[in-house]
Amino acid sequence: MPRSFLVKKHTNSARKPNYSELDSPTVFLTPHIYRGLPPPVIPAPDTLSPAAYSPITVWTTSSLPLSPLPSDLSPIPGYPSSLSDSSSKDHSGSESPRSDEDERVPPKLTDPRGAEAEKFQCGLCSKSYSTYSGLLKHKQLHWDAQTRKSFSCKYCEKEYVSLGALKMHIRTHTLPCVCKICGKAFSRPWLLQGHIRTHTGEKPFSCPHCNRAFADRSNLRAHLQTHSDVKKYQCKSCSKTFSRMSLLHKHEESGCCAAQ
DNA sequence: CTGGGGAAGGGGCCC
DNA sequence: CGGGCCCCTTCCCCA
Repeated sequence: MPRSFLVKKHTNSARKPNYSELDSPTVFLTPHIYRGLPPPVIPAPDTLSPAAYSPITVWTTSSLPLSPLPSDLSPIPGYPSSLSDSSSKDHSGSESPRSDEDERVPPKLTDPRGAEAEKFQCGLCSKSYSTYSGLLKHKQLHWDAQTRKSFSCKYCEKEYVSLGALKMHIRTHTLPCVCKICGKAFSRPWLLQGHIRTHTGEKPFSCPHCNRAFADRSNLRAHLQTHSDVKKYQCKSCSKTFSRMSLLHKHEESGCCAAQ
């Protein structure tokens, strides 16, 4: 259940996807690496214009604000890489035992084992350095690397690079947001909000094409695909297109044509 | 069986 | 740092 693919949108512009680049009504093949993010093909980006989108505020609970849909909407051409914590990219190559440091190395920092040793080797990765200070610097990198990912969840095996991310994750275990109506618990307030709509029946997101309303923005987005002539998700093998990735997956798993 | 809707989970980004 | 929101994804169920 790897929601491993949480993409980022690039954006400086008010977090809105750049649809202007999506004018070509072409269907793209969806390489595996793009799994969840097939190239953008949604036509008429204006389908979700605020005007077409009618908030039917019916909150029974205090006030559960719902921001209007963005005026443009489309698949995001952003891809992974985000998962790999931007960790050490510079560490490996940092072994430049430059000698300009040699002279600054105090005698007692030179090889602890004796003067005959010409190299200083890291016990962790076996990299060698000509100076002890170089080795120390290198070892610091190991420390950095270790401490950087030291935020681990006590409920599961997950680790995070920041405390904030960890706390967010921990909520998925503690589920602090409880529905007063049915008692169901959620990790985040907005998840609870969405859930409450299932009780209130509120559907603030309406389709500009058929006026069908949805309680969830993402569901509207998926629904819009059904109006589209060009489906976003295409089978690599038979080129058949689907409105949802899950349908494509089903298709592929069911054997499709050849490959797979 | 397929397509679509409903509901929910979760990481990332912005404020 | 935390809250709010964004977006994507997945699972389940039904027509």
